[in-house]
Amino acid sequence: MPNNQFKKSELYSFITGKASIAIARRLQKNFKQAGVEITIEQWSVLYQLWKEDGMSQQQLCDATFRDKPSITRLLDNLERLKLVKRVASKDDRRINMIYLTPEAGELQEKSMELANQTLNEALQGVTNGQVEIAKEVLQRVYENLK
Amino acid sequence: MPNNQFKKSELYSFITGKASIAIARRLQKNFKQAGVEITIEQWSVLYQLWKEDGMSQQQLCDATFRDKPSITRLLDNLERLKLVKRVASKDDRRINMIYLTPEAGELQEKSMELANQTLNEALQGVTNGQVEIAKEVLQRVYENLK
DNA sequence: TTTATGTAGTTGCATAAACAACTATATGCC
DNA sequence: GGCATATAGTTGTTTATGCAACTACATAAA
Repeated sequence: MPNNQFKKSELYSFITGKASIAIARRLQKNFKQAGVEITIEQWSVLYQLWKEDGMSQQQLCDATFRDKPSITRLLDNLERLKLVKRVASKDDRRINMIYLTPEAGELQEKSMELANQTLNEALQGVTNGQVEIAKEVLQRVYENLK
Repeated sequence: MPNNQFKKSELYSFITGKASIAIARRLQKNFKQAGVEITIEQWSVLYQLWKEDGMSQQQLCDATFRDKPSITRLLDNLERLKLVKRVASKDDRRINMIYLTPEAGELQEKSMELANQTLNEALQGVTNGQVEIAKEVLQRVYENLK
């Protein structure tokens, strides 16, 4: 029997990622309550651009673990919200460089604070040591499957 | 500073649930390769009904951590695929009891095997002890936020 | 220079999720 | 019984995902 064979009763929660879904919903709710009017998917793109402005769409695909059509459409929506701008690269005309607008900058501090707060809500009663191991496991799972 | 304050660099992966997404995609891919022609969301409903046939839609909502419209539409699709049937309850006419069809039964063994296989792929190189702790953390997160 | 091949991004289509508003039925209280 | 309230399920609308097919541009080899 393989090392990590799951008992049936334990399988469902792991596969469906209930914890991640719960975190996502809570973050969205916290955004809404605080008047941050973006989706968490849009936020995940902004988050990458706050780390490094001017990424290409393909770089955003890799960074956010989304496919190209998903990024195309998230950027369509973010452009309509005037939070990012597509700028055609001069070096390589296939590439769009994505830049944050000043309006996006106004969202950074508040949304990052809400994200941290949400994680603290999520991790009430969990020790730092447990969190470290959980992160290692999830990272390993991601590496195994990506 | 709160006990589990996240460093920024660690925040993203946890919030976006990259590991869960990776598992979901791999399971869907494994289904497809094996000729199991359902979505993982549909599978998650069948999974609950294999544990207990004849649940109400509300019970399926609770069991799968989805809202009512999501279950309504998943069941619409599952009915079109002839995998489940809605049966109005005689006791309470608001309630639909959901029953598996024989066609659904044919999917059970194969799909459960693929789910277990997928988890084993995901957890390569992770010890049982680490998995136990990760499960505890994720369960706690779920309990904190649900 | 032409041709083949690869890469970046978009579009079409089907499925699913989140939220609000809605219908129908049940329950509890006067 | 009649009314208020709660519960079960559906529908509409917007956003996002997954996959395949497509266009445009770049690169490298003949």
